[in-house]
Amino acid sequence: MKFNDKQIQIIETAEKLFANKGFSGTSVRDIADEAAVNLAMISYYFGSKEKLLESLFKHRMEGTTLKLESMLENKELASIEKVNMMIDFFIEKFHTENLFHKIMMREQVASQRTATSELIQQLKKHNQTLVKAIIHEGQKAGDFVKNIDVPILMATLIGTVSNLVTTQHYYREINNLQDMPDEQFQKLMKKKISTHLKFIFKAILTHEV
Amino acid sequence: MKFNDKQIQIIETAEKLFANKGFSGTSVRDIADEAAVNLAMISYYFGSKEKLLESLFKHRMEGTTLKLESMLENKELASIEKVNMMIDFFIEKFHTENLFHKIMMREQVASQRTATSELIQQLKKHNQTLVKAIIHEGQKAGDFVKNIDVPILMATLIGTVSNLVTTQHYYREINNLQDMPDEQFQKLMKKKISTHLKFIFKAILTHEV
DNA sequence: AAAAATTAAACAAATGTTTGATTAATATTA
DNA sequence: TAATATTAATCAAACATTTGTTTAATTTTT
Repeated sequence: MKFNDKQIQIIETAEKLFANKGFSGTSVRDIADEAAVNLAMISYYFGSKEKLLESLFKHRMEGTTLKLESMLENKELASIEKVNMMIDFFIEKFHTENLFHKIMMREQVASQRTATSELIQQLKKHNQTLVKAIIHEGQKAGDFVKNIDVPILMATLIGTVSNLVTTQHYYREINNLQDMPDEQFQKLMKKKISTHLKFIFKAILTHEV
Repeated sequence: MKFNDKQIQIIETAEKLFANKGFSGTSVRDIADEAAVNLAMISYYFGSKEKLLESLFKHRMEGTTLKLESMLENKELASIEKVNMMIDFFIEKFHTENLFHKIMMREQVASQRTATSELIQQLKKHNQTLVKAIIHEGQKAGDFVKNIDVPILMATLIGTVSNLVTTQHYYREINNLQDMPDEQFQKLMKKKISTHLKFIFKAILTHEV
């Protein structure tokens, strides 16, 4: 899926608006205005608003899991190191693509089956498989305990990161960090979540703290 | 805030539709049809669609935190027991009010400040205060370690439960549990999440597993 | 008799999409 | 290269629906 500059401009404007106002809460005129393109260009390039969302998903999804996969193929790394890398991978991904993940979150809770919800399900399953593989590897090596419920563990990973990323403004306010520059805040946030989740995973996987 | 039967009927129909299709994705005609009331009754009773959402929030929010508060005032309980009760309280709440929490989730990630987002912020702050109190109590008693980031810990609690509750269907499919009766599945789910989170909290709060 | 509830119809504004004409870019031919 | 033909991009306007809300009349309840 290759898009030209104008298409990407439209996609990324749509991403911003969908994330903050929801899919139905955003009109194609909103997108056209904000992206400074003619209204008809959206139908011209994407066919419909619905298909624009699909294009956004395809644009954001390509190549991401590949990165994780190749990272985890490294035979040199201990299981717990792979787990820690995976944690940081998701933290980084959610931070850099936080707008996209707000949209995914919304689509995920929607009941109706659409083309995009199929894509999400696919992605979730793939992630699940990868993580399961790492953990089984660690169990075979005797590094991790038995009886680990991977989906629930994933829920803690994704849920924690997702909750913090989508409600950063609450975190800022509660901790009186409104004045901190955004870059510094992001860095602080990532470090804190990383330490927190690595501690949790170690405790659950090895029963050591 | 006391609503009559018809108002509650409208509110709960709206809840179902807002949860599954989003606020903007639901028309007042959808609600009127599904609730089997005349279209005009919604404006008549609530003033507007926006205010109907506010009414839903007021309807669902009243009395919930009170229950938690009174639960935690019990002087007989050890700190870790209070923490465990709190965990189960949130699990139970998210399960019984899962439609409402889908809506809260959506509203929470929206950027625009509305009357409802104010209510959410208020609720979050209040929960934060309660949990902070329990943890400080445990720290004073020497049961819990120092240096606990309460907002991040809360993110793990809320994030994990929220993620699992809003994506139950994924969990079912991944574990091939589609045929299990819903009641049984809910019970299993609650037990699993409860054990999981209590383990995590104990590890973080006491550094023991 | 007064107040509250209910209704079908109407309202203007906003919605996603299409049209048909015009301009710009690219390819083809002489 | 210059002229021409073809395709792609851009645009304002129009289209038919859907939207949230109001009206004014009628029925039901108090």
